[in-house]
Amino acid sequence: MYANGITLIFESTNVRKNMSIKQIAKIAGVSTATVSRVLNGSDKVKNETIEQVQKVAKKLNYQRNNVARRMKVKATESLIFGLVVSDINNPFFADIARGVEEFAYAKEHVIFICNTNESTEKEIFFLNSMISEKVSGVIIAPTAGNYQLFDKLVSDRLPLVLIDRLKNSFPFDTVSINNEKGAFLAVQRLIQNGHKRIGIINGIKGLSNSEARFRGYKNALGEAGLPLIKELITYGHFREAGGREAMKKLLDLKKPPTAVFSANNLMTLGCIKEIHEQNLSIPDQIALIGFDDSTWAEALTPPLTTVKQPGYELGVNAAELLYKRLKNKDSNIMNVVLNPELIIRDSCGTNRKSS
Amino acid sequence: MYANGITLIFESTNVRKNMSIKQIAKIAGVSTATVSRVLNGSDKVKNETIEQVQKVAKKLNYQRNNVARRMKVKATESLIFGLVVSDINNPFFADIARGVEEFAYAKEHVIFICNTNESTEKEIFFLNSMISEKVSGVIIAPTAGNYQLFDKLVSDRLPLVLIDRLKNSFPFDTVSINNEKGAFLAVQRLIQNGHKRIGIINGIKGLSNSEARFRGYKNALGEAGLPLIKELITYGHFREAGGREAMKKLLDLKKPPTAVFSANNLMTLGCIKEIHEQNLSIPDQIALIGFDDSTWAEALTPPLTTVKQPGYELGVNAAELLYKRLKNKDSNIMNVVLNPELIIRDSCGTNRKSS
DNA sequence: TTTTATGAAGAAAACGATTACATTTTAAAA
DNA sequence: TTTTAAAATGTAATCGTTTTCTTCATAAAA
Repeated sequence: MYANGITLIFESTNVRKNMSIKQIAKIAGVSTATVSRVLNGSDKVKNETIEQVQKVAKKLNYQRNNVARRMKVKATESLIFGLVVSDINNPFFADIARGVEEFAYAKEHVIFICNTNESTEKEIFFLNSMISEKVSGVIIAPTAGNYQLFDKLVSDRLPLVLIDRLKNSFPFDTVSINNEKGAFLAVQRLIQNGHKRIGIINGIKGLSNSEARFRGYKNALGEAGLPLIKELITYGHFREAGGREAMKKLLDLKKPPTAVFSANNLMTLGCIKEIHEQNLSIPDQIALIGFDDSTWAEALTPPLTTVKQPGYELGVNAAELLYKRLKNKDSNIMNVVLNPELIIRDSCGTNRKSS
Repeated sequence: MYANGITLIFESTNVRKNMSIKQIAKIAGVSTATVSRVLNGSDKVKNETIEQVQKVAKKLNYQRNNVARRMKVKATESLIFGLVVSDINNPFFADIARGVEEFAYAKEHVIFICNTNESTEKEIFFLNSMISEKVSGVIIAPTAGNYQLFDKLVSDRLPLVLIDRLKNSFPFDTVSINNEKGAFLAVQRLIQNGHKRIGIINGIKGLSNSEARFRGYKNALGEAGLPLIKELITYGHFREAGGREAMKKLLDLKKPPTAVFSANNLMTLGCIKEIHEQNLSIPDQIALIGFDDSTWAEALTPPLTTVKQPGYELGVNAAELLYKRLKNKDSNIMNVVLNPELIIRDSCGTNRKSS
């Protein structure tokens, strides 16, 4: 009797091992089909039965096995979104993740986050894993290149939303920032503040966002009749160390720029460290505007002028787009473009009123 | 004929819909059991057969359906880790996530990241989802309280590794930082630099890390024979706004502190902004040491002295612990404690040599 | 009262893998 | 050559749901 008692307690709590719709059916005296109907709120079950089943389920602390569920249900109803970002340490992507998650949570979806660190190899592994896990769809900031993979994804009909970085030739929904405009605004501001030799530290060649930011830089110079000077165009691969190196290269020039536009927050940090190392003052000796606002931008001395990207909103929008796509497979492809905002602080020079 | 052609193309590319072990078996002229054996590299299959099956699998671009696999396989072999963090926007947790992911990737595991934003409600939802998805185990930085839930997890035998925040009464593996020591070092340093009125901005009451940091603060004061002054003890809930408010409260005191120890990076940022707002100079008018090093700490003026937590290592260790636990269910509980490091920069005063 | 909808519930077939057990083939030993 | 062991493969049950048919019961219509 004592032993029995113990066994009972053990079994009843060990939810992870057993506990299926079958147990509930047996105890409630109905079929598994009915239990399933009750639990999924489908029609045509007598109120009395509903109550009875729910009571048993609650008492047994039943929890649906989603793995089994996904075997039957269409992938579009798996209640899982995948999110593939390229650098989770970048606050911009952390914001995006928060946005996606917020939306997903509201819809009782769960998300799979993977971080490629710009590695195409990882990207392939993660996407394959997601397919293999039958996620409903994926939101992804793709690495550079990798076009065969995306070809395959198209033919596999995996619902996909591209974020931040676009791949024009593919029929995917997208949410991106108007990078060209953001860069334009930044460089235009530097020009307004009297700068004529303006350097750029760009991200990764071949990524749409880098290219758009470069166009914005070029256009702003062009509009002001300033020449595009080759030695002032550098790349920092979206990494802090890269930004620092690029800044060093620019400062080491015979005729260094008087202002620099840095194409993301990590590189900007590298810039600042190099500038401090060389004991130069911002903005007098070197003016600076960075892409991506960050919580710390305001705390710097001087506070950093930045192009603020709405990361959180981007995430929410992407999740919403994916959600809609799943509801309606054949609706038109949507390309959402969000506007960046120039947050003017002190790092770009003194002419703050003229805007 | 034309129509047939189109249909064929459509079907053959739609990998997402069909493509099972059965197709391979049929084409290769073997049973599904044999295919499974080949694909899982189990013994006792003729070389010839292996080659044949592999060839077919490759040609069909077969990809295992992990959902089906998880129905049969023990949860401990599901190749999925769950990771629940409390604030993905905090670089500390982003570092942890990177660490976990790196380890998991090396083992061909995939991770589910969820972000509770300190919400216990979300924590419950996410953990239930993970159980429902049959993850192998979960690495979690728990929110405050929520003890019933963890009771349930223990009896459900969900392999769990607690990180950053401990719950002493539960038999879980843990990886944490020696928070007490970190805080002690920071406050000790402030004392060495001549400070006698030292404020603390602590995190969330009831979390083990906050409490340990408080103990460190208290002990450092005690060791130096300094009194614990109630009005200098504030809380900022680990958020930037909270930190700023707390700092304001401290500065508004009749007799404000000459130095402040802030218990995480976001709150420190809030502090700095408030200090700037009030046009006070660091460290002369108010000295500051923050918990958590960040990439931007060095770029501030003056550079910020911080207690550096090895977030990445913490993540790697947690993943490794979980991995080992799955291999050996009954091995002894492990409690890994990592050491923080005081990174001395300029924000804590001038007495830099005496360490 | 009989017929006919319609509402409730059950039986059983999937979903796609893994695996215990059974069977066949092959090689070694007698 | 027969016996025996081991290797290779196949058969079929199983994991826990969902869902399509059926079937049964009840109420409305004839």
